[in-house]
Amino acid sequence: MTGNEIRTRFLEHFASREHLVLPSAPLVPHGDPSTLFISAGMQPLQPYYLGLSKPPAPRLASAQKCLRTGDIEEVGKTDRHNTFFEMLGNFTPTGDYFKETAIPLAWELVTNGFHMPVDRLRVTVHPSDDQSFEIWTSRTAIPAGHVTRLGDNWWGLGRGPCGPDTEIWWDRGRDAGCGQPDCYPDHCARFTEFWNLVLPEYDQRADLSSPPTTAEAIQRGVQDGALVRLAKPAVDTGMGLERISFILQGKSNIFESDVLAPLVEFFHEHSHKPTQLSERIIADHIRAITFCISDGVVPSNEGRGYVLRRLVRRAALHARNVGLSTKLSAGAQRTVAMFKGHYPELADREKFIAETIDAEADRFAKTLEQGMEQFEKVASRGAKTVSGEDAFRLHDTFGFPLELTRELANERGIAVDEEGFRSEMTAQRERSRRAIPHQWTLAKDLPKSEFTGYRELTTASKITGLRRGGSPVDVATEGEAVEVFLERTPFYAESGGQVGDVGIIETSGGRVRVEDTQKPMEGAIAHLGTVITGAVRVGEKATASVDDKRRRQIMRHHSATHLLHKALRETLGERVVQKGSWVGPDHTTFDIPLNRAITKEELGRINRRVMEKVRAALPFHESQKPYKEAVAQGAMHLFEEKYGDVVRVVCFGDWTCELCGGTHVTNTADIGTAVIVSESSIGSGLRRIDMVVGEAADDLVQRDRDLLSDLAKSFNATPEQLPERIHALRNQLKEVEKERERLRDQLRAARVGGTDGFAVKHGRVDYVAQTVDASSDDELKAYADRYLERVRSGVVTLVAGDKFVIKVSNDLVPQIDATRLKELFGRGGGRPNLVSGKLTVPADEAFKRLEEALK
RNA sequence: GGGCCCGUGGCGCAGUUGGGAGCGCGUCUGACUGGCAGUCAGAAGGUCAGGGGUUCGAAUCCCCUCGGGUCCA
Repeated sequence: MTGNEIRTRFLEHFASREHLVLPSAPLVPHGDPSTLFISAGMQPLQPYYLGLSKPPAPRLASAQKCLRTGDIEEVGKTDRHNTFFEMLGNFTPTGDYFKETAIPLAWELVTNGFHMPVDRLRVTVHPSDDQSFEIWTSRTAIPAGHVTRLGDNWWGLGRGPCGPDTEIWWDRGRDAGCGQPDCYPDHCARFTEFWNLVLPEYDQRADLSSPPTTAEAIQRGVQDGALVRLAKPAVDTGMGLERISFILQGKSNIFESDVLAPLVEFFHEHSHKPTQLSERIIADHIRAITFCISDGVVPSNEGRGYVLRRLVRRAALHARNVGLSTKLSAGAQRTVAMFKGHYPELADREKFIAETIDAEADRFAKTLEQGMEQFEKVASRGAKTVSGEDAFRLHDTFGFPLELTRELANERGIAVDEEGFRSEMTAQRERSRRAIPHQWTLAKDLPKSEFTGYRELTTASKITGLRRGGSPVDVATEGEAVEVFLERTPFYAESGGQVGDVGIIETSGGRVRVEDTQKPMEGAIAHLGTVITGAVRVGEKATASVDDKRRRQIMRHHSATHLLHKALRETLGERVVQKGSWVGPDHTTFDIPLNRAITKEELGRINRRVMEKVRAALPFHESQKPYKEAVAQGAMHLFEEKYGDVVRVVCFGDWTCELCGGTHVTNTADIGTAVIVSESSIGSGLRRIDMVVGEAADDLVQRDRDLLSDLAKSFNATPEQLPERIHALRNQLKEVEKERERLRDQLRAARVGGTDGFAVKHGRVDYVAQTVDASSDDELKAYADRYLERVRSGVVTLVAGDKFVIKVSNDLVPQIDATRLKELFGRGGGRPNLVSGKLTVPADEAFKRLEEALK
């Protein structure tokens, strides 16, 4: 059975048993910056398990794209580690069935669907879970002797749904492991776990002292409040496609399964120095890279982009290792061909994926070149070891991998202090970790609000909750900072880049000035404000009014952002997808992936296109429809929405449709003026466009015009003449500077040359002690040069204001050190032939001292 | 989110405890040569990324901003 067949068989098995098959969510999780990538099949479904939103059906199944880089060092070395993998799973987030059904369902698929022989299967259950043990032994053909209790059988993601699990294992045969006849799962390499049936009964809210391996430990977690019982025990299973594939295909590791082997072979064929480990790593990484980019991640130096960059660079490094004769992107094209059947988004972006990989590989090549130079510097110091500090600096500052440092050092017979490297690395991790910002504490019991702000800006409502400093209160009084929760509210909470509303909440007894509106969790709207008069109480009637002038400006900017998005795609191509945006009352920013600057001409075209659509007075139209349908109809979407959701589609005329939860003008004509203010780089491969619209744009234009006309007036020119005039003035200034310098030079020569200026005195050596009129340090030195030309051999001391210069002719430097003579004059410094500084005694006094010294 | 490195003529770069801004390539002028290539002599070209501070004195030290590189989370 091929991997594709296994995936289909799995989904069909559950579809024919009343499960709704969900498409895979994108690798990039929705609205959760603390999680970089989906790392488990149930992760996109978490809100359903926690009761935050309603699942589209009670029984679900999916094949989910996942990425984990925690064990990246193990990839290729073991038979089962992967960065990118597909997780097959069936789910009952609301507890439609529990273990009594889940276990037989799984057994049926394994034995009938996959035809796995019963005597090669083993099962493990949690030590506390007698019930599962009972179901396995009574409802399936597995013998009781083949069911092991295992403390490890507990599953969770650190927060959220978790619970005991029960696993199905494959017996690779006695030869594969320790050889003992009574061997059992997790004892040695003989058994491979391939399907985990998790039975979430708890919501994890805090850290546990250790993973609960016994019934008692679970009990302790519940008492501590770290574990809170879910309303209904649920089911969440996960079977790695790569693992089940190699087992069913009779192979011994994932790299031999047909979901990876063609890639390994491809890289093997194109290697000059074939190395199995490197080929496997490249094959694994290229799959991860391909899926990442197709889900909208681009390489960068932070967050998700950084994970991707690291994958590309590791792959490139191993490609170098094996002497790969083809570009990495060729592997991406193979990946697309292998998986586009089930993941059509790969084919859509094939070209972009290849370009992105090649660009990053080029950048890396450049980094390596620079790193080599740095390494040469370190090596040329001649030490016998490269210190940990140096190795780390090469890695940290110049991105030069330790592997290469080691390799180059070996070639020269130098050692590398890897111990030292690691301790530097640990120190850096510590620094980063300490700096983690604290997040919203997960507060599940916040009151939910109905949002009325699409239609109205003032709403009659009721206060359903108040919080101060994170804890609930019944009343808030004048001067106190407070979070208000309302039954219904027109206040838009910050989301989708649109800033939160400000305004006033008024009750019969008090007023709250709302300074920001946030969404601490789905459905809850927190009005962050200050009580400005009286007091407000939970349960009171309240009138909530948004600052409408500000909100209208926000709406104009948000709608204009949609027009900009579409205009950008028309001008720069479809691959220009929104990477982020910020929408406020006075401007909006829009980020797109692009690895070059946008030209002035393009910006002009884009801006004109936006204005055309403003003048076309396109009407606003919104509709609610399932995600799949919306995307199929061509609505622009980000990578954040969840499949299976009902989404809001916002259109202007029939020109642009986009999934969006924000607030908008009813007609694009209301936007008024729209001005693209700037375009800039915000990281490699990312550009940011700033735009200002509506009143803010009118103000901006007015300000710019005033500035320009004032400027022109002060130059006695028209605005059109300004560039030329300024250019001419700069040249003129330069000319004048030069002329002035020349004249001063002549003046100095004349003064020094004239008899009145030249008064050489005779002591031990000839010397000059003069006060001159010099405007700068440099000029004083120039005077000294002139005098010394006349004296030829001697000492020149000059004073101008409180500054002095001492110059000694080169032939006298061995006898007379200017830096010593300095002491006679004041503070300063320089070199033996030239010193400058500031007088600390009157000039007469200084000259008298000099005379003494040179007598 | 927290660090580290870099920004100096058109291009590539050097600049040592803070002490008069340099090198190579390129450009321009002249000489040698039948012409080119070449060689020699000379010249032009700099807000040392921008702003603030410390100092008698800052490309150099400190702070902020901008741009690029890179590591960690």
